[in-house]
Amino acid sequence: MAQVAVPTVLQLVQSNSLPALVQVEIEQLILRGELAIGQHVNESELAGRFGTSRGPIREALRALEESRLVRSEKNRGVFVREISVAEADEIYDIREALDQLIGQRVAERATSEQLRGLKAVVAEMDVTVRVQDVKGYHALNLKFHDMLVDFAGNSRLTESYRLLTKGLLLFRLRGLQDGGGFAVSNTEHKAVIEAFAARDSAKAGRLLRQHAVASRARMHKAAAAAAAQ
Amino acid sequence: MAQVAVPTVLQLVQSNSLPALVQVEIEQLILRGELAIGQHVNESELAGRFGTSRGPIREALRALEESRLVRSEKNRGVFVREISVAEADEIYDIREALDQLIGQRVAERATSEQLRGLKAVVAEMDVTVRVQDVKGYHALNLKFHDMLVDFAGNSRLTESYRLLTKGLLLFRLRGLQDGGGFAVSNTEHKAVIEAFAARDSAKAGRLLRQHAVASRARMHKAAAAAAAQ
DNA sequence: AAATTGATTATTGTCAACAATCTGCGATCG
DNA sequence: CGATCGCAGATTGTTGACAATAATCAATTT
Repeated sequence: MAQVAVPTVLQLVQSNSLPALVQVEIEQLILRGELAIGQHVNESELAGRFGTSRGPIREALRALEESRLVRSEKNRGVFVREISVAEADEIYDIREALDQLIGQRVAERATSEQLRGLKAVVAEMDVTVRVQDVKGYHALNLKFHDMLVDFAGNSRLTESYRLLTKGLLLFRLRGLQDGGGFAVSNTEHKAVIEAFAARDSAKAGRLLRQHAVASRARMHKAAAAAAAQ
Repeated sequence: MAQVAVPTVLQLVQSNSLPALVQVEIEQLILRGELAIGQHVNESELAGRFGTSRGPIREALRALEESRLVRSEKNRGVFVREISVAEADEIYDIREALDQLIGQRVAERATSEQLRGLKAVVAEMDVTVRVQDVKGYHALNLKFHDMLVDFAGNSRLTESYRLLTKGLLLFRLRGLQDGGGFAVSNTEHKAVIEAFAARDSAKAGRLLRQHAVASRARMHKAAAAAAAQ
């Protein structure tokens, strides 16, 4: 579907160095929540877990720091970053602009096969909505937007967008986020896809930006609800 | 003017670890061109130059790799990245979107003092145009856009924008870039500032995006000229 | 003469040890 | 009784050494 050549394990260890491998591993640990938000990351422990020395771990952590997934305090170590509502808002500001760009480009460039792929994912999401599977919806939603930015055909854009998205996952209230209106969210997806099918670049851009705006509003709503109780 | 608290050297070494210091140092080396584009970066040599061991150097390089200033090949080392016209185009795609956002935000948020600062820089640039000081113009232009994104008041945006800008500096033809129309470029700056003064957010956004579009066109022109001879 | 092989050298990848710093806790003192 | 000081223990910061890999170049072979 996303037709990326998936390399074998052999190629992986041959072309990527240990720090690079460890980096994605730690990133997964953070994104899966096994390393809790704000938690102190112990170098020796990770080294033990991955069967390496601390050197590669430190290199990986430095890379993760650059991508803002962890922060580092001198002589105290690195901590999993937590982002505030304010910073999430900053990210959404950027994301809205990028989503508009993504919408335009996908409308211009996406193949009909790619559009079918998008429709399929939206259909899957419809199922999760029906059975109230929030977690499943969330995963598919991530995949949907990942495919979108991929189909926009700008690798640097993909990189920037994924970086921002990861940052958003560090938001304290993840999981709760789409608590309310994920049915309406998927409706928005369908509208965007219609614009893609019509090759209406301006409209697709407008709609995808609007979707980001709505997503931000849903985040605010969830944050307010969490702050209330 | 940019009213950032400039930390003393003492604070710097106390709060930042060696890898962090080395990182900005190497970044300067690259951005100043002392490490040529595409050149192989020798770890031992850098370690010697900075009077450290290779450990901190490697950590710094890993961070620079994450910010795409260098690329790394296993068992061959890291190289200063060079970007193609195609990738510069990708970056400009994003930059146009972000510049629009920046223009809007500055029109909404900038203080009159900040606007005066912008005008002052543009006036300085006018001088460099008169005396045909391309290098001086380039430096001031960088400063101008740096101030702009700063005044937009979104730290994450600042970060993303600077990252992209640095990437553009890796373009092969830097130096030649504004060879032709930097007089018209500064005219565009003035128009944007007028929109700021009028607090016309939409117009400021449109103009700053347009400025980025024009800048991209100038890059293409320079690239074509360089390819011709 | 061109290509291939093999040894030499330089460079990177990884590690384990040492030094510096911080943290937590108990003892001491006001 | 509260605060401060100082001492382990743990953790990070940095280093130098060793192993693995790639680049270089001369010798050999076809």
